[in-house]
Amino acid sequence: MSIAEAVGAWFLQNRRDLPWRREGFGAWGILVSEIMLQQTPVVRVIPRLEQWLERWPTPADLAASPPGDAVRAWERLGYPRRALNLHAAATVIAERHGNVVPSDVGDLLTLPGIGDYTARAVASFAYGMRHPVVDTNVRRVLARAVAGRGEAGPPSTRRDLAAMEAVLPIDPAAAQLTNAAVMELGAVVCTARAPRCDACPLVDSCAWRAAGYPPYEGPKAAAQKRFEGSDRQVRGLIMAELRGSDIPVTALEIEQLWPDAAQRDRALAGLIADGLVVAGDDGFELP
DNA sequence: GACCCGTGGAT
DNA sequence: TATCCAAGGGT
Repeated sequence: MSIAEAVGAWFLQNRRDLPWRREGFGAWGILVSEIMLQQTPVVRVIPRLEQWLERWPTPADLAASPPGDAVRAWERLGYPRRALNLHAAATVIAERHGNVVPSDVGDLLTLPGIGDYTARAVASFAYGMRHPVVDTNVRRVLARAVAGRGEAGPPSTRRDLAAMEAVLPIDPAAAQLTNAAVMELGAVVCTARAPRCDACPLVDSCAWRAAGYPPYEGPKAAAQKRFEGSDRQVRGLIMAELRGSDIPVTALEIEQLWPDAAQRDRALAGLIADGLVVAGDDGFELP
């Protein structure tokens, strides 16, 4: 049995009941979910997604609101530029695509905040187009089951897409199922820390297992920088202050948020440059 | 390719 | 407590 067949059969029996997998969940909802899921766990996305789609059922609805409303509704999902990008993407979809999320990967890739993963995820999951979908879960599953390595190592779009393509069935519907199934396997069984090989449909064919689980030795991804004391933390504090205020936040109020003036000014300038903060006569506010 | 960008739970 | 990790993308 092929990897696609084994993982697909497992998926049909074990998949989680997630909102974006519901029958009739539209392309817009899938696009919003994919943006929210970028580097953000499923459990934190679900409630925010449902509120978002209730308020903005189509791209044009979102485009009709100020971008700051999107940033505010994003709340604490993190990486608020995703909210800004999603608003910008919705505007393009409303104005140039007839308020319909594109199904073409090339079109999707031109939208802000949509990269190699998200473009193919939308094309595959929302429209059934046959494309390899590669996220961190897929990379890990293929590294182990196929390449026999414990970790995927640094990403390479070309190599990663080719690796998944080699596993993908020809039939588009089967390919869509395989994409979802391999992702799901990586998310709940072939996990980064403690893989549950006893529950894995690939246990008998896994190259990493067959090799005796050799430790990973290749190049390691750069370690994530410390968050405490970082510019990220300062940006987060400023954004939280702006989200929580209906009126412009004064320079004095921002000064109270962080003692280091140089770092504070750098963070604020960065937020303004990113379009997440607008400087006005009365202070600083969301766009 | 390296680095930056939030937030919070698990280990 | 410190580090890891989470359906990535932009520069």
